[in-house]
Amino acid sequence: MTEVTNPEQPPRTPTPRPGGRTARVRADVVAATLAEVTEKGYDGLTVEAVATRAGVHKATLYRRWGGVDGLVAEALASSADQPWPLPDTGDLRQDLRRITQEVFSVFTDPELGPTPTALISAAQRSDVGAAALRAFFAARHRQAAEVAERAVARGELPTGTDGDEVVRAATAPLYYRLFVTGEPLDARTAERAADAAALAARAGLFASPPAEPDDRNASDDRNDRNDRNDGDGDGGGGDESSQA
Amino acid sequence: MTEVTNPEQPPRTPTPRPGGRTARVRADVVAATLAEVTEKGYDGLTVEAVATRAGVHKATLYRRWGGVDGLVAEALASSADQPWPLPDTGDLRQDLRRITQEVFSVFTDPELGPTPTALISAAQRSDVGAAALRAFFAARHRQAAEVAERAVARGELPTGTDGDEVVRAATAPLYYRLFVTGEPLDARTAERAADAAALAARAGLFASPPAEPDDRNASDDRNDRNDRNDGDGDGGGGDESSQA
DNA sequence: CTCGTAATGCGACAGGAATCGCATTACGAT
DNA sequence: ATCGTAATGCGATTCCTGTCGCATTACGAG
Repeated sequence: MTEVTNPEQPPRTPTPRPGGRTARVRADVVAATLAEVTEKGYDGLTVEAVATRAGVHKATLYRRWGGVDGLVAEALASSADQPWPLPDTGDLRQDLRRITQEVFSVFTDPELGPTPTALISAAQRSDVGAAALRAFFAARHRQAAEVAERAVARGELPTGTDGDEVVRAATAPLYYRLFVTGEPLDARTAERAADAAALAARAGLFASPPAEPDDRNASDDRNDRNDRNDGDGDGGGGDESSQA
Repeated sequence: MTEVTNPEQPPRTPTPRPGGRTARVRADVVAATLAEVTEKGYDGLTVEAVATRAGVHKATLYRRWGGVDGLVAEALASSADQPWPLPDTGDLRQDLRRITQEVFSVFTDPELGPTPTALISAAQRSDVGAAALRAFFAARHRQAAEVAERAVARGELPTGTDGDEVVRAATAPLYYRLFVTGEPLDARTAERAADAAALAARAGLFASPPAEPDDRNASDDRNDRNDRNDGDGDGGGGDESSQA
């Protein structure tokens, strides 16, 4: 979709003008978008309201961002830069607890929570927003994976452990409640999730498959009622039947 | 908002008429909503399109369901009835694997997937949809929790284990990818999630707090060794922070 | 400082979504 | 079979979102 730079010939936008005004407009719009999405929620997010608040004509917003989708994506991209505090306690479980605790704190804080909550919810709606979300979480994962990598370096986790996956396992239950089921989130859940992830990581569940072409694909054996315990701790059961 | 029964006077809806036509209209509308949301996605979901497809006037839809939100909630509520196949292999890990495998299969199936995917995404947007979503997942959790309860009965899990929480732990990573980060989902992730949940459940991480006979393994090393970095607002202990 | 033009401001217009009052249908009880 | 009324059909109307053409501003090069 997005036409990007041609490595051969730098496309050279006719006369790029990243001028001061453009930058100012962008900053104002991002701030206005965040404020609006926080107040009104994503349902009440209107291009015109953002334009009015930012002191910019709505046509400009439509031209540059295409609509609400682009505004949200832009705001999300801007938010992706700010790094979270990364714990380093020397213990994986503790680090993961800090991370999940941080997620819990931010999203449940009546002051800070609504903004990222509304932002993520809004981003899920459109394609551009979804792309921005993927980039956002990819950055988060990559950043937070360091706690797992340090654990590997300490010998706390087996070599080849997928740090991103450890982080995902720890935080998924929180986001699951926040953005899927809509269930309330409590500190206990945050701890449990971290502990469970640490446990699984120590057990080697997130270690990359060395080279085990063990092909027992779990296709459809849901009828047979007992094939209990197919070899414990195999961990590498499935193949990558990656479908979009 | 909805004025409900007055305890004194039996409310007696003037003359309830759950007649044949009303039911037919409802069924048609639900079917049309599912078809529309599958084809057009949520963004392209229009009351008029649903009305046209269902052969019902749009004013009727606005009156009975209030808008797109209500349509989605209705469709979701209808979908909540159909039970998923519940495995019973005699082994918790296997059961959980079947469940996550089922989730994976349904949502990645190019035929079946789009409908529930679009439905859940759509439901996240409005309040009524969110309420329907909570009910939907509550039903799912309650149903699937049986695999954990059977594991408790078998002595495979400690008494007092929260079955819903086990199910959440197993499925959260899948929904996290599907509906939060937007990352692709593969069979391996499904297995890992199930295995990790089973591991954590066996370790007693999901046992209810009231009577915790002994949870040493879960909290023995909670004393943080050396937290450099942030000023530890939390205290790694975490146990003292009672669940809300 | 002067000039070319990208970027924005501005207002009008189109297009669809949501609402309202009234006529018509058909459910359900007598 | 008949009747009262809930439920639906129907069209007009209002409101708002998104788009377009043109005038104006101000960035950046000379």
